[in-house]
Amino acid sequence: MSLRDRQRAETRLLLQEHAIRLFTDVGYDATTVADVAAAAGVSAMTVYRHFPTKEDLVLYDEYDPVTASAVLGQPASLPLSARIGRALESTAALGSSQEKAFLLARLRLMISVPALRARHLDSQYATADAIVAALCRSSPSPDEEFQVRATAMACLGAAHVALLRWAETGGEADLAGLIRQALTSVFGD
Amino acid sequence: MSLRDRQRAETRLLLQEHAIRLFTDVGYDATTVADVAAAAGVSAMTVYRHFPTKEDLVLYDEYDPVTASAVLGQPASLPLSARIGRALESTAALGSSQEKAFLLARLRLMISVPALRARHLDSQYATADAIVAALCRSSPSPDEEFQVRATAMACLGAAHVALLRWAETGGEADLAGLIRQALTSVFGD
DNA sequence: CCCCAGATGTTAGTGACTAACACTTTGATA
DNA sequence: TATCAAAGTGTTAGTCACTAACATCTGGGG
Repeated sequence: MSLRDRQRAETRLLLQEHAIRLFTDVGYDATTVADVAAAAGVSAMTVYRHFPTKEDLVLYDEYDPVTASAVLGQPASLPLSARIGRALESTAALGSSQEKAFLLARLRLMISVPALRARHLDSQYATADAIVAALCRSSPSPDEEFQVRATAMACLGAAHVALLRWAETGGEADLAGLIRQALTSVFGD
Repeated sequence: MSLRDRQRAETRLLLQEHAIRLFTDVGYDATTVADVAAAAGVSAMTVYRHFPTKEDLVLYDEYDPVTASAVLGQPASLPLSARIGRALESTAALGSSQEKAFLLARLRLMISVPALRARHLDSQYATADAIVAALCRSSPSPDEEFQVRATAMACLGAAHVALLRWAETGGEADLAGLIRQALTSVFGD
């Protein structure tokens, strides 16, 4: 990793941190992209060079591909919903408490700001795509694809409710446990 | 219903029809709100007085409250997922072929335009709220609310996949049947 | 050491959306 | 029927997210 790459990653994280802080303290709509840029000591244009839209300052993370590979890691003997559900649980293992606080702040914004909530839900759609691609690689039957996608979206919908609940508890609850609980509510077992 | 109300509804429908036509033919991003206003013979400001945002020109409909009441109409003896699922099926009964074509055009936009897709998914969130409110009115246990919401979001996620599939078939397939099929994929039975 | 590519800043522009004001039409009431 | 408040509409001016084009500087490979 070159110096340039490191500087780029640094700037991006700096921008994201200032953005979350300002959005949380001042309000999302009340904070302009220029404000975020000024706080980070760069020009507004630089923000757009790192994040395609203002919303992505909150939404950007790297979890999506992880989920798809976690699905493939589950034993194929399990029913489809269990394979996807357990993969989602396993993805919920969190890192340091600092990471947790940052994720929680972002999540609160995603819940309270309509535009962010919408885009966050849409990212489920991308995740479902990844799961379908992972599971249907060998057998491209449109009918099976339909079933896998329906199951994936159902699991993701339930998991999303668990995420909301986790945010409500201020990050105190066990996220993986909540996901399991939500999935159990839906599927029984 | 007064003359004023009728005129207001007329103008709103006129705006929506011109918007869908222009968005479909010219493209969503390539069509400005001013273009829609001009096509309908009103000023841009009038558009915003009828629709809060450009996106709502596509998204607006009246189906949401219907779903919630349909859930209440299902026999309480059924498991939760079946009650919600059958209610969604029953809501899918469509009217005239003209209505169907209009819905199909709107749906195609909601699928292809990212911002619309996101907001459409977010409307599921509102529907889930309505279902939770309808089913948890008497017993405000947060735990039961959690379960109902998780189940509702799972059913809605699956139904959404059915809606996408229906659009793919150009509206030829039986929508209620597709929803049933999606729900069966998820829940078995 | 040099030169190119990538990162940044500046400027000017488009378009969604809001606020404020003036004008007209509608519908209920005196 | 005359009147007046309320609601709908147009106009203007403004903010802000986002884009394109151009100039500048800096890091890294030759």
